[in-house]
Amino acid sequence: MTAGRQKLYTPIMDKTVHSTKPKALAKDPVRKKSATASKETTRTNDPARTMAGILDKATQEFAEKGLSGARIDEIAAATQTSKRMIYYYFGNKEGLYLAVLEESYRRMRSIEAELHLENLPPVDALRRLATFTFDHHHSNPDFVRLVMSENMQRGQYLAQSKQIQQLNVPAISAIQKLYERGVAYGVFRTGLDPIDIHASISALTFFNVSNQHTFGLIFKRNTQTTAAVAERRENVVEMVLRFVRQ
Amino acid sequence: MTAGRQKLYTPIMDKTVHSTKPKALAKDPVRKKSATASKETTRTNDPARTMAGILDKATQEFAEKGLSGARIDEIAAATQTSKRMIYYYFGNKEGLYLAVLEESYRRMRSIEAELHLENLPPVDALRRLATFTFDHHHSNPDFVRLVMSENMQRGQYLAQSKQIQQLNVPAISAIQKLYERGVAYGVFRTGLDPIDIHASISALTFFNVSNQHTFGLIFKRNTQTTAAVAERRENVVEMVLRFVRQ
DNA sequence: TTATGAATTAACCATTTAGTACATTATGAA
DNA sequence: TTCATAATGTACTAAATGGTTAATTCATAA
Repeated sequence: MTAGRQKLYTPIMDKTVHSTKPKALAKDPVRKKSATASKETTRTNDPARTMAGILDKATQEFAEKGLSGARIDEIAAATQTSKRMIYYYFGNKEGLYLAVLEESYRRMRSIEAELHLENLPPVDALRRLATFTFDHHHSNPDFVRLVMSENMQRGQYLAQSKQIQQLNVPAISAIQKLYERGVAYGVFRTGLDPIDIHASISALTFFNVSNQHTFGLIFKRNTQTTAAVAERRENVVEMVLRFVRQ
Repeated sequence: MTAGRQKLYTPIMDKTVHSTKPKALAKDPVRKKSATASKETTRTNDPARTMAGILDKATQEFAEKGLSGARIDEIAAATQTSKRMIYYYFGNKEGLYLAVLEESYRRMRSIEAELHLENLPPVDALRRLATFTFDHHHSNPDFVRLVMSENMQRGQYLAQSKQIQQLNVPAISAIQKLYERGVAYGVFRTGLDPIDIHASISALTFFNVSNQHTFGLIFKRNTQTTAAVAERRENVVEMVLRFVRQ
């Protein structure tokens, strides 16, 4: 409301800060001071590190408790910086949540890019894709929980981010090409929908992480032991292959 | 703290109210007054209806927003009664949440009981089980969301309810018998774990509801149209059959 | 070197929200 | 009819929590 200081953080609010690299981050200040033992004494301006630190702790908090369960004060306490800086860089709680969501998706997809399915025979490629996706979900429970949380909110934040939605185009075309190759080779049956196959792979691998607690309690099993995970992965991969194969 | 009125709701707190039918409910007061047009004028004591009304609205609220996102005031406003009664019958927010969870699981399992898989040939029985589970999840999104929410909380409330955990024993034995029959008939391959099969069925059917929003956004598809649901269901069933069949 | 905006600190505030105190009325048993 | 207790209504409170005010320090372009 008070016009005077609105200027201070308004430019940061205008969707550029958490959707693209902010000015300060682009400049990449080389942090001269921090080398010269000016630790407790002087304040070091390092916006890149400040933001990264906030994002990191915020990711943990949101993944753990969801949007409504997360506490800004908790996040602030976990960082090296203060609550004020969260609002300075991310505007509000929702802005921070969206930034976390975007960063998490970005990181996940960038890892995925290194699969190189093109060089493998279709069956091997599909096996590799399923195996990789399984391990991917298994070793990134925070990402899984963020997606769960986002689905609890009916995807209303993901809907705001064109950026995330575009990140997934490569993933689609990868499985599409893979499937078409398999059909051409005569090893996959025809008439299947690549996205439907992807849905099955995601469902089987995601569920194993997302629903581990209720499932474990009801069936009195620890689904996350090394042995259980390995066995489950084999069955998931087998299931996918049997579905697609000729 | 004040010992004087602690008596008022302490007996209700002692885990009997929301875990078994409370005294008032057991008595089943036939509600004579309500027939004689004593509407706005006199208060009608009807604990059974009061509790049921609270549970109903609370289910909606918790399913929609999860435990931390749900608001007791919102629930109270949606009921015919007051916030005071929520605390009177359920002690606190967590008690209400647990009651909702228990009631939801109970309702789900009781519907499941009418499947009668024993009378069908194994393949048909498995097809029916998968189809039914798919439809079950699809037409009970509130239940799915409660389970999602509970998994976000690492199953800590489900863990408190031995009651729910026992509800699932029949479900396990049903699929186990079914699978053994199929093996005996020579139509199912050996060496599979019935609970693992159940995990796959759950994963494929649950995911289609739970992750519909993120999935739909990323792949630019409405997964909930009649056509999409029907197609997906067919693929899910096919996938399960192909996995288990000889 | 210095002016200017970016980055940061510390204290503060308004609202929301779970939970309660206290008074009152209905109900069924004796 | 009375009486004990269960059920309910009204108003309130303390704490948590998202967000802000205002003052200050750092970094750097001119």
